[in-house]
Amino acid sequence: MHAALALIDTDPLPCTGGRLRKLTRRMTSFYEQHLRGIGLKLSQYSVLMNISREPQTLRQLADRLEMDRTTLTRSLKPLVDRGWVAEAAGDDARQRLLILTPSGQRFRQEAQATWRQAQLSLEAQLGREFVLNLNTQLESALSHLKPGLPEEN
Amino acid sequence: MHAALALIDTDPLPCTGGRLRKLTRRMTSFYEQHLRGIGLKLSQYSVLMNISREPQTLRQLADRLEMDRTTLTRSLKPLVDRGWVAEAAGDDARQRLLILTPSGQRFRQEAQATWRQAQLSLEAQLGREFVLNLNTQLESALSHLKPGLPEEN
DNA sequence: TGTTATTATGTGCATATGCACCTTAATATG
DNA sequence: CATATTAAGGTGCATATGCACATAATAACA
Repeated sequence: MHAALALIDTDPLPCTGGRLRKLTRRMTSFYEQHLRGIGLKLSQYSVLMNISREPQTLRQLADRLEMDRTTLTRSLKPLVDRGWVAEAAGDDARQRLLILTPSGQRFRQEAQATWRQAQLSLEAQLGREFVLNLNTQLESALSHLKPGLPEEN
Repeated sequence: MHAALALIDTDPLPCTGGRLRKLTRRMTSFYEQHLRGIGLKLSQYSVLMNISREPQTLRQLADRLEMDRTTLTRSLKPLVDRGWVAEAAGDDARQRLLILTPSGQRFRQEAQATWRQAQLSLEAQLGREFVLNLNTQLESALSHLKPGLPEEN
């Protein structure tokens, strides 16, 4: 029995946040090696896909992606600059609807095909079962760990 | 049978990277709500703990944390500015050894106690078994998904 | 030993992330 | 209707992340 390695059941477990962050860095890097060819970040891909499914306001998109609203504001900039995303007036004079331009639609298709390669490559490397389990575990964690909601943002 | 929901076994699974990133944002936020009182980021905490265990060079620390070397360079700045981390000469004239100052050592203790509260709070919220399983799954993914190593960094 | 490769680190640039604070428009309420 | 509150959005600031490129010191080797 290795006393130094024993985990007493009142001790905290090793840092979950740290492990998660490390895996996320590695995983993001994995996807972005595939996406690099078309000059897209993984976060930009998820933005593009979401707007493509349905034009929506910044707030709606931020809520869905569960990203900070202001992070999203600035993540959109390169997509707008490249002419893939545009803003249209919403019902409400406060809000601006995010939409894909025609070239944005075309690019989204290309991006999706590239993402698909990345995801399949991940499944080939880790095993489809493993990735399926991981996805399930992540979903489960997301459903149990509620957002902190420090008010507004 | 809902055809629209059926997952054909040649289709890619839903984006693992996206889920991971979302969970990481939420999890980081969770820890940082606890750490906010002492003005520390989760990434800074892991840096502090690692240097505390053993003085080491930037490169060694970057390898251990598996962070980009240049990210780490800049993550260290606020810790150095606050007088918690200092640089000492290494054997090699190229390298600089990162060490904790006495006040850094004291602060590390405080930070560790605060982190401990966060981790235990996480376990209370998700259930210890669940967190244990999640940790295991993350470790497993880390051991299977090798870093991309685009050469140097 | 002189040249070449490797190693440790830094800096510039671009994006990502989140907080505090500000403006404007819509809504609620007395 | 006037005012208070809420909602959508932006900007400034600080840190995080990673790539390309640059410098200095060490190691390897012909």
